[in-house]
Amino acid sequence: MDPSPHILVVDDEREIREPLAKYLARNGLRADLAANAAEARAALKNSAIDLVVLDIMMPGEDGLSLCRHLRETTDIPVILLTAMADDTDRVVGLEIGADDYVTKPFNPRELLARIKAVLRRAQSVPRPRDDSGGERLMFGPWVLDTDRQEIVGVDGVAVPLSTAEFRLLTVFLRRPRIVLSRDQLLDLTSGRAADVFDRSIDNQVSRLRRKIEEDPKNPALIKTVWGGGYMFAADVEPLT
Amino acid sequence: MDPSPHILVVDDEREIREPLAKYLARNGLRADLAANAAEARAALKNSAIDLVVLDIMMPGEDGLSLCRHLRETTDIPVILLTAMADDTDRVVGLEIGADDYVTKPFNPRELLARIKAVLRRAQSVPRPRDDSGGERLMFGPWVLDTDRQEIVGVDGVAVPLSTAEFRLLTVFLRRPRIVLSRDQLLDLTSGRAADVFDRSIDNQVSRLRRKIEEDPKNPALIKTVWGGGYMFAADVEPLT
DNA sequence: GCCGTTTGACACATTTCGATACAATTTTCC
DNA sequence: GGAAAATTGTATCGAAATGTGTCAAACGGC
Repeated sequence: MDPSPHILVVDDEREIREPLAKYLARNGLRADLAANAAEARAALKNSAIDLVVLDIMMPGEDGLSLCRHLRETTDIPVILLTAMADDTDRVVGLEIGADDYVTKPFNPRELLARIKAVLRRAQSVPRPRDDSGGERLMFGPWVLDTDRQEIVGVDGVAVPLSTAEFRLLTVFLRRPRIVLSRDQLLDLTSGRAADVFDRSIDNQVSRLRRKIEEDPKNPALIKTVWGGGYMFAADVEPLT
Repeated sequence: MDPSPHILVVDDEREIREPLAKYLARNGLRADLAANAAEARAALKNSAIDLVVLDIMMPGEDGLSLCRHLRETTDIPVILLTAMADDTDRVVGLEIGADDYVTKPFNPRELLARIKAVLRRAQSVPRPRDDSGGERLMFGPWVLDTDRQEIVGVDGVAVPLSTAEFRLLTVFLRRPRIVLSRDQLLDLTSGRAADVFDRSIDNQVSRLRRKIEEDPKNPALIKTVWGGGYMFAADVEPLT
């Protein structure tokens, strides 16, 4: 929770929207307001929203519809507000991919706790940073220069990476020591869904290994997990 | 969700515990049962649990206490069951770090949806292990290098391990001098449930013995427990 | 010691992976 | 705008890893 998280509250009733925003602000969160789905979409475009609190029942575009849209196009977590304890709504909401829901009338303290819980979970997964400044990640005998899209060895030799190689390496470096399936890798690198017989990731891994491994036949950095995927098996340290 | 996820249901009331387990099993999940916190801790040690459904109110150790313990020592997601819609309980649970909660009496379909939602989140991108850095475990005449997935003998010779061999050895080294059944081994290594006539573990043990035992015919490290399973019969020491 | 069960060892089938070649696509350069 | 080059996806083959089946040996109860 580096800079205070940015919450977007979407509800058509001002009597709910505004006191809630104030309560959140008093507790260390930034709150943006939207009275309908259109306003919400605008706010999402113009601000770096970390989480959306979304009323299901709204005039115009439905909350569920907006939630579905969010889930399809972004990773931003969503907490649904539902008017009543209606099982159907709740189940549908969860199945659509909402991260949580709260029934009205709600206890603000509980909503805050849920927001924090969801943020904690969402943050443990490092979000792609729009941080435009160049970053430098050290791993094994290399330093990845994200600005120049190349790796520099301890001896100062720079090896350029293609875009696919660069993306794949970045994905690995942000999630070291974790087994990533081909599905996940494909999703994280190109946003694509895996085809049935998709070997493109294998190929990219192979190409990347040829560039970063000392002995590509016995890889030390990118390990194969038989039947599971690949894992980056070294420490990664950001350079100031 | 390759191997069906493994859910641990912890509740002191059999009338809740067992029907729930059956319902989960009917819907493609494996369910383990525990009637109290002690049983739960045992199950967590001996099975690869993916998620815990935990009653708050239990005789003996409290559900909240167990939840806190889980959050401190593992990443296993927790869904709390609370007897009534008591705001305090819910907030405390979420603040402790539960991933969700459901109030009794609950709708099984809703609980299932929540379980799937939490699993989906937990799986979408696994969290980095906080225990970063390769670990080195010494046993018998070998040192296991978890970074390189290989064992190094006293003479400095390195023997590479396959994925399955590495996982099996790791499972043994983390539970030395304990008899592990084939079921448990299969679960802990591949998350799979044992088939009726499953000899894959026997085979893996055999292969592993050929690599680590001085005399594979008279194994000194991995002992066979007739009718019970296998046991790792040597001391294991972590190397700095 | 006899007999049913369990385990070890081996051979074999199946799945998964690495490497290479080649086609399709995008980018670069003029 | 178009050709050449680089990049990326697809197909294929062989190798490696793993699971399954079989048989003989080991084990324990009786």
